[in-house]
Amino acid sequence: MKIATYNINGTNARLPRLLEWLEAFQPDVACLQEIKTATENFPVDTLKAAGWHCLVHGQKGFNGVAILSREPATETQRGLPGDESDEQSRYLEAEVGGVRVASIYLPNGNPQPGPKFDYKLAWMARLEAHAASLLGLGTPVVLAGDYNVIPHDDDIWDPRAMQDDALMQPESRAAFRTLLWQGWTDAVRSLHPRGGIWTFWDYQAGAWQRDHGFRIDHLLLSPQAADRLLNAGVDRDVRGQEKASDHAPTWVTLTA
DNA sequence: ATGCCCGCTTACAGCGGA
Repeated sequence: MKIATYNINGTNARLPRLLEWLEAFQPDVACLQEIKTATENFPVDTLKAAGWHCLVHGQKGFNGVAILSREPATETQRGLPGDESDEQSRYLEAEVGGVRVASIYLPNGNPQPGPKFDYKLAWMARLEAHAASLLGLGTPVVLAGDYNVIPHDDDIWDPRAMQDDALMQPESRAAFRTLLWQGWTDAVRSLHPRGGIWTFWDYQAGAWQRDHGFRIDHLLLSPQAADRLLNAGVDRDVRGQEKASDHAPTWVTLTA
């Protein structure tokens, strides 16, 4: 079973690339972020014609997450619990093929310090609470998405380049570690423990050509999912295509 | 120190992204 996460940075701009990638890499489940479209405008008919079931939690212009799957999925959570006043579409969760899968778009948090960074940390605290409840299921769970956290200094080409950025502040990293300490496995890290794996390359300053990237797209596995972990990686070449997203698809394979 | 590039919007400039 292949589960992928892909921040597509806009559905309208990325649909051809998305369809090509789905056809070429054939994930069983694809968690999408930054669909940047209202739920009713997501191209479910086009994707259905290509053989994909869609669950969509959209938002006009910004944010928005979706879960595509070859087999039908049952939605289990729409929006991250813990703050009824939060109107940003950043969390969607479903049961598919016996695995609980979440599509997460964690707030960026820049500039820091400031209200956006406060929102990021508050959002991470809510995610910790919900993640703890998911661990209580005692079943395979995959929390897949754009976490907007660079966990270690070897998850970026040069830590000095982003040292003041919200993505690698001590508070952001501590909140990510708190998740791991609950019992989650960072799948890519567990198979590439020396770092040096990137999932994002900025559009600016020739970052792709210079391989100036970092790792912010993660798949966290519950113990019952980690027991089934076969492989994990990044579809890097997708980033080098014309009209690419600034993120590359990141994935795990689990035993059937 | 800032912006670079990109996608979005009752758009043609400004915001958000990372």
